[in-house]
Amino acid sequence: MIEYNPAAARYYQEVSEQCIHYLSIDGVIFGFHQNQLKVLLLRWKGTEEWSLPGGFIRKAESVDVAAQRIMQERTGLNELYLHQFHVFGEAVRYNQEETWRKINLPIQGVNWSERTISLGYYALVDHSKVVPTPDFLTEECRWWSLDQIPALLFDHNYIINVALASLRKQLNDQPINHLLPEAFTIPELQRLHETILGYPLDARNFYKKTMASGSLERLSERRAGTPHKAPYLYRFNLRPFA
Amino acid sequence: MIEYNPAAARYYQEVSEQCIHYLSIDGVIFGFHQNQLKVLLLRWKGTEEWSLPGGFIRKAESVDVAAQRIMQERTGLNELYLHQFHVFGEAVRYNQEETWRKINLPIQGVNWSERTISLGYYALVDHSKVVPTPDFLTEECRWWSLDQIPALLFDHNYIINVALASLRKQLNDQPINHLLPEAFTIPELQRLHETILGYPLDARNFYKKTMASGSLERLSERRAGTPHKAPYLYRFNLRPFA
DNA sequence: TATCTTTACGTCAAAACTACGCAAAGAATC
DNA sequence: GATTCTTTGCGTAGTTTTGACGTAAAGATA
Repeated sequence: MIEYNPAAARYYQEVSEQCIHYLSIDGVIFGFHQNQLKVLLLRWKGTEEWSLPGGFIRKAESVDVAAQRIMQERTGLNELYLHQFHVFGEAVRYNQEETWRKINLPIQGVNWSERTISLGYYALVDHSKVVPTPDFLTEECRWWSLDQIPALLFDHNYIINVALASLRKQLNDQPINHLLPEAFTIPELQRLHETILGYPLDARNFYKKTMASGSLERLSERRAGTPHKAPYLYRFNLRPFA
Repeated sequence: MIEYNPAAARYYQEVSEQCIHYLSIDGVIFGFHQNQLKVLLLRWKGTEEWSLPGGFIRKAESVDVAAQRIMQERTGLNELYLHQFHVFGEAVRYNQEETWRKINLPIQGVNWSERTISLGYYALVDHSKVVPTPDFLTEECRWWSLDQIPALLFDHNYIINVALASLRKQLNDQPINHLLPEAFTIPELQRLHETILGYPLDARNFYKKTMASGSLERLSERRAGTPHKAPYLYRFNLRPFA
């Protein structure tokens, strides 16, 4: 059994005074590495329990700005690409007592609300640029492959599922390139699409379609070190008519 | 100048005690009548000022349930088709002093928050079934054609624009038929699509595409009273493989 | 009866998507 | 260094989807 947690008590007291009650932000930070889609998770101090990064909105702060702030602190990046994908507003979202016991949260003595409505944001980031950084209540922050995610705290497994479904649906409207480094090969872009969609694509057709979109610019370099034919590098051409 | 409003004071006092602070729901209730897309608006007591219907979430109430409750009270319908389309969370959404003066809201003396984050829902309803019903603070509730909407209170003109843009984008994913009576003609369905999209469609291609979807069932009756050839009535076939 | 508009269905060409062929590039193996 | 293997980069051909438009029958009006 874990003991009383004075740091957490202070944190929640502060949040209770400065932030909006009943409302929180949960962030699904997507990255792409070694042909796998990953999300950034946090391990709570003194436990083996993991959760999504999250936080609260200050009383005079724009919600989008709060989301940026929260995600910036975990990734070390500024100007993240964010998308608000769902509001999790069920009256009972998870077993609160059980969850709070697991992470040793001091419910007593803090003016905190009975339930929380969570605004779900996902971020699309360049995996290689992220410096995973734990927060006040956690001691480890690292990437997890989507298919290896353990049972998370709160309803965070569900939130990740909804985020992924949303990303899948909007795949063609979202600036997916934020998940890749500036220069990348077509096969890399294809693996990304395949991982998000969950099924394989035909390399030849993918190549053709991507080229036809006119939004890619071929660089003169090729990706070295591959066991086979070295593919060209490309980058997104943001202004195809410039 | 309008005087102090004790009824509103009581209402906001009650909301302040029973509902979640800083958070509200705004509802864009879409209907379709005489080939025009309409939204339900409310006129505030003793003023000529109009706004969207809205309300607050009770402390132990699911957000979706709250939205249902709020919209049900204005329409007299239960089981509305609702969709949560955006969170309006800017720190400053409109000129609060000006707005509250217009509708004579008693800011003083009530424990109310400085800003409100609003969850935007749109509803798709059968215009003919709605009984527009004002609420506690308003004295008139009626349909407005989208192209005749006046300057509204708060940021509600903006909210309607975002709702329409969202509906447009998701036109093919949303159960648009909720905007029509049970039986309708293909041209009526076409007008609905045209009104949402904002541009005309070719009747012959629309017919073909709609038929090909397999989700319509032709009834034996035709729509009488038209000045020209009487079109068949159709209804949505919810279980095309049953 | 003639005229006019609209529905209900058809035709045809352009565009998009899909399956698949194949040569050249590069690494590993013989 | 030749052979084998996989992968890239580009091509072809068939199918499906989309879009422009033709038209006969229905129903009201002149």
